[in-house]
Amino acid sequence: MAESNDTPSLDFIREIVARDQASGKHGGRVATRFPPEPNGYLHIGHAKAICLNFAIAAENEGGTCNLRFDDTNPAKEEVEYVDSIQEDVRWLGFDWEDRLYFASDYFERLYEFAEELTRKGHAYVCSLSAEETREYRGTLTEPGRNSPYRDRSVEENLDLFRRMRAGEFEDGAHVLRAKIDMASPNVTMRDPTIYRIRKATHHRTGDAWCIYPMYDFTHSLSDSIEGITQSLCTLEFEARRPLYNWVLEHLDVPSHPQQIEFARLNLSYTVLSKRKLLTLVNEGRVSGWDDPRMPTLSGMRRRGLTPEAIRTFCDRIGVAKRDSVVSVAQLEHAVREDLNLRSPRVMGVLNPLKVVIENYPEDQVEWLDAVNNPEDESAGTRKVPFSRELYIEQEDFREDPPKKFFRLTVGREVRLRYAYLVTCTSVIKDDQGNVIEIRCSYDPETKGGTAPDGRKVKSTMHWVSASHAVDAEIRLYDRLFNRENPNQVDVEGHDFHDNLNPDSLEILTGCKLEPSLAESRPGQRVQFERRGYFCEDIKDSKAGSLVFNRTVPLRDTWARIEKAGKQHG
RNA sequence: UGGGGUGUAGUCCAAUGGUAGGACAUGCGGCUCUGGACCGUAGAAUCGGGGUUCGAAUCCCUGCACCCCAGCCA
Repeated sequence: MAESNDTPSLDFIREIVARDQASGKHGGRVATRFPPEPNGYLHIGHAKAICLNFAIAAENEGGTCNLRFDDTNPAKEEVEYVDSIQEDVRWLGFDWEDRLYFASDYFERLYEFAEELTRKGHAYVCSLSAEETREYRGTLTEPGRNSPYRDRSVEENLDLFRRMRAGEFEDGAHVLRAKIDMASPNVTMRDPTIYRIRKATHHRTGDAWCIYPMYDFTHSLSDSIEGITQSLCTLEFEARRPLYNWVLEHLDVPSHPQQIEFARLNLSYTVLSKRKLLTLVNEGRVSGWDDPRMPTLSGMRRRGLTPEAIRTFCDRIGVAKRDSVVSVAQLEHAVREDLNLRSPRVMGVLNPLKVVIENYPEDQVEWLDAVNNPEDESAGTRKVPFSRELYIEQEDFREDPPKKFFRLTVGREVRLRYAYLVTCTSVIKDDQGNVIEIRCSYDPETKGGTAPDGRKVKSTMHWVSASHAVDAEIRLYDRLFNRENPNQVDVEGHDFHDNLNPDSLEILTGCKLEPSLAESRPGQRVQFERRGYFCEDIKDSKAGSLVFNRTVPLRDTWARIEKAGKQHG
């Protein structure tokens, strides 16, 4: 897959893989996996893990990457999520071929492993309540105490465990625990629970089971069963690596993968936690998991980001072990870079201001040539209609132009893109003094946009012929949170909700688009010249009532100048 | 005060004892029928203190800061 020429050096994980390949540690194989829990939608943080795992497999001869659902908690998992996850991974551009796995497919084998562990005296059934278990576990600084059930005989453990499986006990009555060390300074090694009773219907196995294996037990064995060579996960699992290895060392397993941890992605001005994203969805702060403001892959897809841009972004941010927060500007850059090369240009006026070209014949219409993509000659040209009444952008006219404002003002000549040089002659205002229409004259000698006498204008503006315009709704998105780190709060009792940006969505109606957009279809990406990249909404847009989402605005030098001017007086 | 990790420009990532480099962001300039794109250019960093070495971001000692772990979640 996408090799990064930007970073010729290997990240620490690829270095390990290369070393293992050189030493033949895993018999020359490279097998990775992406192991999501189907309890939420995938987000950009998952994209980092997906790109990493699939890319490492692809970079190595014969390498494979599995998609495995870690579905061991029926209470939180749903088929809606397993479907969306597959759709998102595919959309991102990766193919797990026939290697779609579910931890739940291993339940029988996992159960047998658990019996094996019990038979070997490495696991026991503990009948402490959850609260008692916590008390016995000790604290970070004090060792735990052995459970009074720790020394049950193998026979009793086996009998109890089988009866747990048979459904003889209620939730919480017993658990199966690994017998390790209650005094370990690493609390995860203090006889961790590996099976619990949960009389719940599982989205795949239904009611076949009432006991479910815990993460550490399931994950290590699933990796082993699948012959994974490097098991990549995020930093918070680092302290569990001894347990991962312990499980594999105490059982007769097919292989012993190496767990390697890397830093999860954090992105500025958003949250990447399924739990937090779920609350935004459930509380109606956003329209759903695929709200274009969400950092989910489905949200980004709907907003118009491309999988290529996301992959490029993931390549560029690299992989390391230190906690970091990547600037969202980095993502936006990758998106603009990709969209710049591929998006057809089109003219659309977001906030229309009526213009009448007074010396242009009443009923005349000229169809002018417009370039579809200056970055791609093969994209060709199209015709746009020009007529006496037009719309331009409100912000492109100023009655009292500030310094460095090059656009239209009374008495100034500018170019209407692909059309003519026009000069503003007067303005019409309403009772409140707002400019509601401007009057211009055009120079018929400048058709196409160039003056025969060679005179220059400082500005070129986009426009749309009023009588030909197609109406549309345009949704402008801004950052979801107004703090770089939404989890940072100054006020006692506040949380990330209090950092939500109330202006993250602005809906514009009555926008005027050039008539070629009537042919647009949901999902179509375009650049509205001088405004940004937009994507026709895949849910709400219909022929006749178009809806476009702004993916990302164009870099706006003027906005920057103006802002700087205001700051410095 | 237990254990495990991590400290390099504003941000992300390199440099594996030998000129601290790239990308994003920012400033300036050029070009332009998008104030876009593109081109050029500038400023900007090794957590602190010791030590080893001809030479330290890298090795050693010490201190500091930050992150993770006490679910019958993953």
